[in-house]
Amino acid sequence: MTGPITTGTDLARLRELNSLSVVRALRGNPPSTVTELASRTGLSRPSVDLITQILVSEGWATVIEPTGSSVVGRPARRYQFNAAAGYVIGVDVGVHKILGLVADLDGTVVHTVRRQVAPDADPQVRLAALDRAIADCFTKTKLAPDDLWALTVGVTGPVDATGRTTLFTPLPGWSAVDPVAYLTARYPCPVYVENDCKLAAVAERWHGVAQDADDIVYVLAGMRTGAGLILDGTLRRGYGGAAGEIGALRAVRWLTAPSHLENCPGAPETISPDDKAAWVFTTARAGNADAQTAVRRYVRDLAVGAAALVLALDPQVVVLGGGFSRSADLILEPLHRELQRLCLRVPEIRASTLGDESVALGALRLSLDEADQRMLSTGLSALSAARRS
Amino acid sequence: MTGPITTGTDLARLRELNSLSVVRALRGNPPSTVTELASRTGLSRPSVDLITQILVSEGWATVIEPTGSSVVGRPARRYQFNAAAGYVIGVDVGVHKILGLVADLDGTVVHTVRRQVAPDADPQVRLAALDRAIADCFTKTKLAPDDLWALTVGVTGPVDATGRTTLFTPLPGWSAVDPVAYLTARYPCPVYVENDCKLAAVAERWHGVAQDADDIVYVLAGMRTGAGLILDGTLRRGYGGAAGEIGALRAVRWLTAPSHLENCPGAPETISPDDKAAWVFTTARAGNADAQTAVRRYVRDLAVGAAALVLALDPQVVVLGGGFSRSADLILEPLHRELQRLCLRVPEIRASTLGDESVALGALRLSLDEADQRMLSTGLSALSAARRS
DNA sequence: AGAGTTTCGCTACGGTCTTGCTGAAGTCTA
DNA sequence: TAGACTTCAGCAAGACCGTAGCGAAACTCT
Repeated sequence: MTGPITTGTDLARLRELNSLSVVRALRGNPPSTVTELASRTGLSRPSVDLITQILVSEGWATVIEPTGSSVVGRPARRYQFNAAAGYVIGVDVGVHKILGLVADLDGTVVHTVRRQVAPDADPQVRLAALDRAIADCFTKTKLAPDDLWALTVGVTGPVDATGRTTLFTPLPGWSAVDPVAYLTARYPCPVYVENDCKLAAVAERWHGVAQDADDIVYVLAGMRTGAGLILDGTLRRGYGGAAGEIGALRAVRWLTAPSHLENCPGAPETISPDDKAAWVFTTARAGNADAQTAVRRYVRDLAVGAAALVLALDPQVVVLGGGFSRSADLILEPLHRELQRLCLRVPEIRASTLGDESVALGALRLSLDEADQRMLSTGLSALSAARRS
Repeated sequence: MTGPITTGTDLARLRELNSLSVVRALRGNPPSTVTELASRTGLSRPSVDLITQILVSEGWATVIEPTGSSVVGRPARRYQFNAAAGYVIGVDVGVHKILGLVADLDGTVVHTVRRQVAPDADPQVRLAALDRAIADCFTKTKLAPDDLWALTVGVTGPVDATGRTTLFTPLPGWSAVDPVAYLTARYPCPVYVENDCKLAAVAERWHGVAQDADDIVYVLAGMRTGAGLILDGTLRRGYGGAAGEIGALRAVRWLTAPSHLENCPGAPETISPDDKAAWVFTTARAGNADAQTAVRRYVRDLAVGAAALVLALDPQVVVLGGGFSRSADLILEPLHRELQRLCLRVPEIRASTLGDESVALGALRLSLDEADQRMLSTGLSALSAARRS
């Protein structure tokens, strides 16, 4: 109650806020004239003019001198956000694969790395593969170490505040490693480690099927089952980073739900357990009764946990993601029926369309958020630098 | 992406922000000198001086001229937030009672009304009783209608955005009434209706046992069982206002959990069902095996829903409220054991100490939040008024 | 080539915050 | 009791920011 109040706003901070406002008006838009920016930000033209000049001199924006344009009147100089001022990386460290994405500050992906990893690989082997994937990102895009502004890695299992997965993880031996420490020693930028379901949820809100929603329950349906929560537009981690782990409750049959698919009678013994689910779905689609029963039982078990999350949070949208979301045509409708039976108010249910890149995309988004933070703080230095000149 | 950006900050808004900052530095603190306010807000003394003068001229603050002080140096004039500039009301409309609280803008309760209502009362009777309770608040405190800045009412059952409880409520006939429309027609101030568990959760964070926590699961344990969620310091309503209604899931035995206490063998038939729980708790405390079994079974059922919420949200604290929280000595320890069995990470569990005023207190807090909003918007008019003089 | 239109660059003006200084009102000490 | 010391109140100057408005420049259309 008696603590200091940080809202002490002076003129420098006002300038900072307005600079940020201009940057936001630049980003994600085509090259803009000063007048356009002024109307978008609500600021006056001279203010925007001054700010853009500072932004250009600091390397945040580039000028596009007018070419022969088609409109009447003097053609306006156009400014563009300099997305190449920095780059970010998002990596998905899965059981079978490592997928890395490099993007510029606009979020445009400029490089993709995909590597296979043995499911039973040692943590050291997996870390080394991760390291090589990141190194590949650097060499292929000709990045200097200082060009990387943030690095986010997605792993399976609840991640605590320090980036470790001490409670539980299906990655063998991973609970003993400290990936944040490993990576911060190698790369001179902020490093984050986050749970894969949470990242996939972030991706769905960024570029997926839930861009319009602020309250989202993301359900990862695959050989593992998990959940990620977005409430009020921001990712919920929970006090210990274990939010969404409803599957740990025995009454919720998420741990054993995929076994209905794996143990479906009639499946050929020759195919691997991982491919068995795909076989069940295609066979069920063809009309096989055993396969349809297996799917029904799977959805019934999946729905219990989903219903618990829906009742607890009352989201706007439930997003079905993970490997099984490719068979959403078989899952969505019975899942909706089950939720109608179990819940008070049934939210919209949508199937993910991001495929297996969702976790890496979410990691990218988190890295971009970190980059935004950095832009905000260095925007202040840009101000004071301009003041001296 | 191309929408207008609202962060266009000009000098008037800066002044507004700083005025608000000074108001916040005044509120909840003892009468303060200008120097103290300057250090608290981070602004300079002349700025604070100017703003306080405006605040005093607008009636937001009062001056305390220095009396003979004990410190060295010239004694400072002190400013105090004028909490009597407005009042707010919070009401708990329960099954058995209606409890109303009146408070000034500092949140200091100046009047309390308590009325009994028959559990089976018609909605019209209940509304009329609510109306009389509010009228009593006005007459006893000699308030003018314009002195009331906000009115919040807590009811049982999930409340939608319009303040109605169409999904479900134990108040007979209440799902058909529109309390917001009823009250806005009578009182010239914003009116809010909110779920009782959510309000109780807010109260625990405001004046209760969870003041230090930002992520709270509040469990109402009484003849009814419910939950309220606070995440990141703000109340979670859910997209349709039905967040926390985990009790609707049949696998969670919250609906039937209290029956273990009601149907405890050995209880005298003469006492009412409502008092039976109290009898069971006292008897269990005395060592009766049947009563202890009933309590154990009750806690086991209570824990399933609590575990679902804990696993879903990973809160910092679980607060046990409701009528049964008076018997927390019997509940807390077995509840902790059960959660340890069911959850990945067990949060702290604390028992509420607010008694049966928690819902009304939470309603008061929501009214105060609305009052803060109004202060922010009228603070702008105070600025422009001062500019003209 | 001239008129019309739109943008750019520049200057003046009003508002806000900070810094620095002077006088005022107390307390402490000799 | 008088002087020194401390702290507060008020004023003035300076710096900074955003807004308003004007003339000049550049391009298109007739």
